Amino acid sequence: MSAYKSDFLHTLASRGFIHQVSEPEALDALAKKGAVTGYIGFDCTAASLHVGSLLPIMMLHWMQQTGHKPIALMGGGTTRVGDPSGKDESRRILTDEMINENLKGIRAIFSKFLKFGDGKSDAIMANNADWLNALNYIDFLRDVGKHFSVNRMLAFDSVKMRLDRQQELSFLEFNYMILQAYDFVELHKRTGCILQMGGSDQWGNIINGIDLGRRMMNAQLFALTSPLITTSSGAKMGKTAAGAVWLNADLMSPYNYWQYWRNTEDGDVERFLKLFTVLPLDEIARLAALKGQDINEAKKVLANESTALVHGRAAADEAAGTARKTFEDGTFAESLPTIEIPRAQLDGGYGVLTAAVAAGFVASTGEARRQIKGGGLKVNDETVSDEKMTLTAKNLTPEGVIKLSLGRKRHVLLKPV
RNA sequence: GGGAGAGUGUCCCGAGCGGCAAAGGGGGCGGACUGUAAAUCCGCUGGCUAUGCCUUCGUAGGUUCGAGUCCUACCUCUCCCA
Repeated sequence: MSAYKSDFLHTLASRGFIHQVSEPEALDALAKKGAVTGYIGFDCTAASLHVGSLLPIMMLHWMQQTGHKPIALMGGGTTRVGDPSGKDESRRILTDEMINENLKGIRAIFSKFLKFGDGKSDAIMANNADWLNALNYIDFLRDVGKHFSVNRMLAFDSVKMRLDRQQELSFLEFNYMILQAYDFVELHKRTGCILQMGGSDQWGNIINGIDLGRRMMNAQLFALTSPLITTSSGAKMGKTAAGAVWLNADLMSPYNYWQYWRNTEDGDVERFLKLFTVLPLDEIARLAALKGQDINEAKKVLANESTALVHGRAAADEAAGTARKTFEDGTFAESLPTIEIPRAQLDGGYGVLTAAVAAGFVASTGEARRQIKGGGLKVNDETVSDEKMTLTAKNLTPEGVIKLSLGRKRHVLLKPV
């Protein structure tokens, strides 16, 4: 399937991770000969990573699995500047406190995919704030800035797009690519890292780093980018009604995470199995051969495996069990997401509208009214027809809870306390 | 510095003779059909203690019974001239 001779590139290629590689033969030969050190940079713009970041994390994972040394670079310094690539508008500038807060949340994820330590192919976690924050402006201009041609920078897509559309590009953002290039060279100096990976939108930035490495140190560096992943119906990955699909359990429960993958479109199942699980390819081929209704089995495997990677096997099994009871057996699953309500509220009659808002189904009681009108809200699996309906102790199931549902997929248990 | 134009429902794009909670899309949510899929069809898509009340069209004033719409100033962006 792929012409690569090294385990590393062969694995990435056959699982669909590769969009572009600079000098593929040379990199392949190096990876065949010995351990290669490579890195990917991660933004600290949010408190958690979301599924969009899963792809680069998996690349680091495979890198380690095939005997190489991955570096997860936290953009503690570059996030202070903001990457203009692919953005129409300037990013909001984050405060340093926010960045550090975000960093904490993000770090936790990596240990689930990578083994960190001091061993030969143990992963390293770095933070570019360590070297960027200490830079001296004039020194930096003389040492690094002299290697950059503004004429050429203006030709880069990320810059050109802004200029063509007459959109503002601040000098701050204009410098982002220089800093990212410098990161690459700095990591090369510190760790012997020769490869930078990233999404396809990072190609230009990575190439800049390669050029800088050659000019400053006569080093041969490499770039590898992954394709932009969209669903087969064209939507960007990782968005749901509730917003982004977060990897941290406190922002998105394992159950909801499992559901996200369970609802994958048919056409995406094989691709996602390759990218987001570590199942062997022949097993994936078997699952991908399933047609029609049987493909649901493949979707469950996808949900199980990808949830197990992020939240652990136990959480994945529990989510699968909850889903099976709720959707297939039509029975009661006490493990559904639970919202606690004061018992006094229930005694006095708890309005369904308020309950729907409390459950997080809708943003306002007005919206709850509309959903009831459209037949979308259910109490204990019975469609609510009267928006004035109140929930009382009579609505409690034998298990002592009230099941509230919006649509066929969203279920919450209300539990009096 | 001079001249011309634009900013609309807090997701986006976009109509809007002085009576407007404001056309139409996209997206999203719900319903039907299915397989917890896609496609398709239908409904909904400012808030509330709701036959009424409150807040929305760049910002602040003004004219008017009544302003998204007219006038004035300001802010931001775009185009043309210097």
